[in-house]
Amino acid sequence: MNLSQEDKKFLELYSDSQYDKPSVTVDAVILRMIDKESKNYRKLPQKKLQVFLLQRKYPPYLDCYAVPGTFIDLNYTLTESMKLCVKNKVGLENYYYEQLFTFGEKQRDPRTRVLSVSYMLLTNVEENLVNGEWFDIDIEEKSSKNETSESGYLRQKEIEITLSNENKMLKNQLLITSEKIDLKQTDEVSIISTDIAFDHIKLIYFALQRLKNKLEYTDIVFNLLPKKFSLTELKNCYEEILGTKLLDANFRRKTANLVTPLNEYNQDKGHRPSQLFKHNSQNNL
Amino acid sequence: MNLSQEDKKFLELYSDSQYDKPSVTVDAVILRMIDKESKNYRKLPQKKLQVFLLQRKYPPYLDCYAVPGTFIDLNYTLTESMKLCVKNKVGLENYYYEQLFTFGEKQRDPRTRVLSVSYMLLTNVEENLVNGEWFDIDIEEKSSKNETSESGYLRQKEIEITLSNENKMLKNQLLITSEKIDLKQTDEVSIISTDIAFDHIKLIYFALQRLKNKLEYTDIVFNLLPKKFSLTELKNCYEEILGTKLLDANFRRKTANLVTPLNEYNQDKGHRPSQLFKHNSQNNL
DNA sequence: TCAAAAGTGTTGGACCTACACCCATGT
DNA sequence: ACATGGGTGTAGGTCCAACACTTTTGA
Repeated sequence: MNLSQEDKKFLELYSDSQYDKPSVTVDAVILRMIDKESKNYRKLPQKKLQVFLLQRKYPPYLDCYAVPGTFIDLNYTLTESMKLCVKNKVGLENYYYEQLFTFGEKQRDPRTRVLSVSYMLLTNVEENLVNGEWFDIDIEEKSSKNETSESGYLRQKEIEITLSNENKMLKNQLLITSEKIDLKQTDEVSIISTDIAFDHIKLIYFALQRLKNKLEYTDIVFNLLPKKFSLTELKNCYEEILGTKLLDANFRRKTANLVTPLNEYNQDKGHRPSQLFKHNSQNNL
Repeated sequence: MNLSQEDKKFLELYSDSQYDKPSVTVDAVILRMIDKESKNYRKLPQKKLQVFLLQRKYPPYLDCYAVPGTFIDLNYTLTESMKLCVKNKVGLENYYYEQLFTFGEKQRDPRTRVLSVSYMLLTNVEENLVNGEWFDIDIEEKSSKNETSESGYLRQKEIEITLSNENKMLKNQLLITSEKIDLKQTDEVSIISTDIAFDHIKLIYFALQRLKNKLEYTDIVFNLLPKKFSLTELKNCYEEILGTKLLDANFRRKTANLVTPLNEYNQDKGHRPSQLFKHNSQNNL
């Protein structure tokens, strides 16, 4: 749609300096799936989901861990800002990404009013990130209640997300509320306690939920795997993300059309060698 | 996480005035499902999806149609800003809503750098909106191409979204690109031409896609229906949103556990009276 | 020999598709 | 009578959970 003459005249005189504006950051929740080696020569390594955190060098939350992020530069789009940020701050250039959610609570940053446009990034173990640390992610449901009435329901649960590595153990408690009265649906995630900066544990929780949901109906999982993988590896990824066990025979049938078999085998493992597969990008998802 | 002493000292001296900030709007894509009366006494009214647009009173895009939106007030959260905006501008207070996407292209607003945090709102025909007009939504696929290669695919289609009512007919053409090379997935929606302000046709497109996707795995459709409805009405809603025809017998079985039958019937219609149902909010979705 | 993983086969049930068929109504 | 929508029944197929079973390997 072209601008009118009137519009052009208006724009020459326009100034936005009279308006209050919020600060805006882009923040990247970077996830990967790592192999936890086992001492038993027979056992396969366990898959573990990890998130990359940086220790803050400046106040607020000095020395605390946070997901990589930056105030946006007005010369770049949101996506460009995010990409530049992860390239410059952590040296990451190869990844899958999608926009997650925009957080705009009033007190989420103690400095001033800051909106956060958050992204989920998935990368694989071959990428080498700098300036920060990977943390294992463990989720535990601490309590839940579920009330159903004529007109709807109220579901609440408390979960604990533990982020840990050799040096650190960061505990975070969230309260998840989902209420429906007639058709009015209210979903809320609130922080009970957190060991990381700002509301970043919320961003991480949103990313985990998004990943979980998209597992079912997209190819997204292959962004977390190496190019070649066995079906058990693939299954272990699903299980780690979903938090449930799957039946092997059924899993193989269900994922058959997502992968292409290779003429290569994983050997030297103390058990029958496994055929390797690659992602079949011409599937029907 | 509590702030440290160091943080507190830092915050006392903090000023953000040195940083460039974008302007931020919240924008609401308001949808409803209306009955298009038929002259044939036998025929049921057809369901039609509509979007609510306002004619702009100020430049830029003076007199053009746009979705309701406002620059955010730093005293409110994003959600609060959106709610206030639709209450004050169009008098709407009862609706389902969810955040859609945050748009941050550099030239999306000719005035200055403006981010748009967009929301999808669903309401029903009983709500009376002011200051704007409802437009029927029609989507037509103009062309599509689909290339598949070893490493992925390139899918492109051109669609035309026509927004119309008794007085106006607004045509909008979009190019939808979805490309996958190895695992790098790129999805893009770009405007070929539009008869409405800014990139608002993109927001509308995003809302339509979200609605379509959520039909399958949520209760979302009931937000567009009156409290009491017949199963054919429900089916027509699905068909209008999905753009496909469904088989009656199968539809009834599939939706059986989403609804509760009432002891009421639609009559005077030139055919067998239909039983009315209400949404069953204790279903398993 | 054995533990672990790799991989195949089968069975019963749930659900889904497509279609045929009957019912009720106002003009 | 008839067009229209309301509603049920069913045959065939697909998909899926659950479980049993065989194969292959390194130590």
